[in-house]
Amino acid sequence: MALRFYNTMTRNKDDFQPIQTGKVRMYTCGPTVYNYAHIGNFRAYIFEDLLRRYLKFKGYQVVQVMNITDVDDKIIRDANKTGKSIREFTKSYQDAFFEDLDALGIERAEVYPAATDHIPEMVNLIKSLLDKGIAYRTDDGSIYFRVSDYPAYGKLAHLNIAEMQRGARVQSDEYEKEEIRDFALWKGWKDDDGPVYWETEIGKGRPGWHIECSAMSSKYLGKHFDIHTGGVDNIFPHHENEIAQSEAGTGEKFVNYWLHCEHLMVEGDKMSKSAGNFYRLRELLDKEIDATAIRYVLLSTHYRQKLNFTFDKVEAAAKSITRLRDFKKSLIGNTINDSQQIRKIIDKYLNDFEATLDDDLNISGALGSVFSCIHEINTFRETNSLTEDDVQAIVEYLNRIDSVLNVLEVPENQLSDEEQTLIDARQQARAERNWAEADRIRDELLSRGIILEDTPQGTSWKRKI
RNA sequence: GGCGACGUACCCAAGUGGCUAAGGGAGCGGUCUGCAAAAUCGUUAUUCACCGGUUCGAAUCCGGUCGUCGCCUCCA
Repeated sequence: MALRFYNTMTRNKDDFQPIQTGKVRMYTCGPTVYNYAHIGNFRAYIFEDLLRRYLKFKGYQVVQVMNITDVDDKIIRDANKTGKSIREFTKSYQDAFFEDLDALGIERAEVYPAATDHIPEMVNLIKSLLDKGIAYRTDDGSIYFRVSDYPAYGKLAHLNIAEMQRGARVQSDEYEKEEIRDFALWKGWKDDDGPVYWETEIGKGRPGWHIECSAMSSKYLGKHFDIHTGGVDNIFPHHENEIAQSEAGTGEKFVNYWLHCEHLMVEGDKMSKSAGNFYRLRELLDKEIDATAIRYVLLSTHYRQKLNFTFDKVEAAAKSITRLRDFKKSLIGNTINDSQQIRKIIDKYLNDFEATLDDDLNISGALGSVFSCIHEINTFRETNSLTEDDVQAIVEYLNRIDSVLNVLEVPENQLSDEEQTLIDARQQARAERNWAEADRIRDELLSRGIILEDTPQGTSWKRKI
């Protein structure tokens, strides 16, 4: 089966065909670095990580660009409040963002362009829109995109903009524009902006929000590229406006496939910074919640489904991960002969894994096939022993699926001297058949998050996640 | 007001016209174990919000009802 994605533009699952054979160029909307990101934001980045990893699994070379928005209204407001320059102000949040990506096992994109490093590119694009007469200036030095000059406006969001309620929300009117639906390409400097401005050929001011994505995507991916992603709330107006700017500016088609990720909910409501009902990743990590378990929760529900975040799910995820890891750990081969049966099982389930993910990244189905595979191997093991070749084949299979899932690797950790001493003492107690003492030590270690497992090969330990 | 999504077991969640309705968590029963834990095996929905229709056949298509949520404004 061919790889296909649900394309917001066509509202259909379209077969995926890259522009250039074997290579995928994608742009993923990134963070606005004015605060720490919450796990709703990370749901989108995890979805993009899945997309990226799966494209690589399929053998594509991937070039991913993720923007860092380091100038916007909120950044200016908050930076000016603290008296810092916006660069100083955003630096720590940007660093935190990358730390969080690492914690969640999100693979790095090829390029993370910052908006403030690309003012000339944006100015050039705005100039060309002015030259074409699609953009206009207002008295306050701002520049707007004239939506009425771009008839295709609304094709992504499927909104009939002309029919939209006018004046339902009359803007605070800091800027004047011809029509309410026109949007800012460039915002002329005003007092509130303080030290934040650029002196450019198109005047003194700063870029509008949407223009950075148009300018930076074309710089790093070309005017026409394969995939553009973001959260569903970006469909309108952000992506609609990007299309308008880019296609009006270049006269070429902008993007082939638009993929949008649904929201994360908390107790049934959308989680967002403005609603105040959000969890920051680092708050959860500070509570000793395992990062991989959070990754699993965010990953394991299909990206176009709303996902209600609960701690029950985190717990269930931790157990699922433990089961996968324990299975891998339990693989021991006894003889060297190859058994065709294991190869057959693996081939079947690896095919399933790929076929389900091919269908618009059906991760739940793919995970289902992984667990079914494990189950079938375990059943086989009940009455047969695995050979070394079997074990090698299974490990290869697990590594292959984990190149997409990235949950199997156990973080490096070691026992403290004290913990090791306790384990030794328990061994001693067991040898003396002092079960009461052995059980007491086992309970004590458990309360420290260490689980002991007594097996015929001896006692092993692992950290609870 | 306009546009759209969703409602599957105790919880989560696949499946979108036809084999016994995936899989995970939880519960229960067995194996293992000094006992546990972990692991593992088995088991848990005649039924897919409700009502009607199309069809030889529907969780899956169509119409309606109820409920939940999102977008139309900064947002992943």
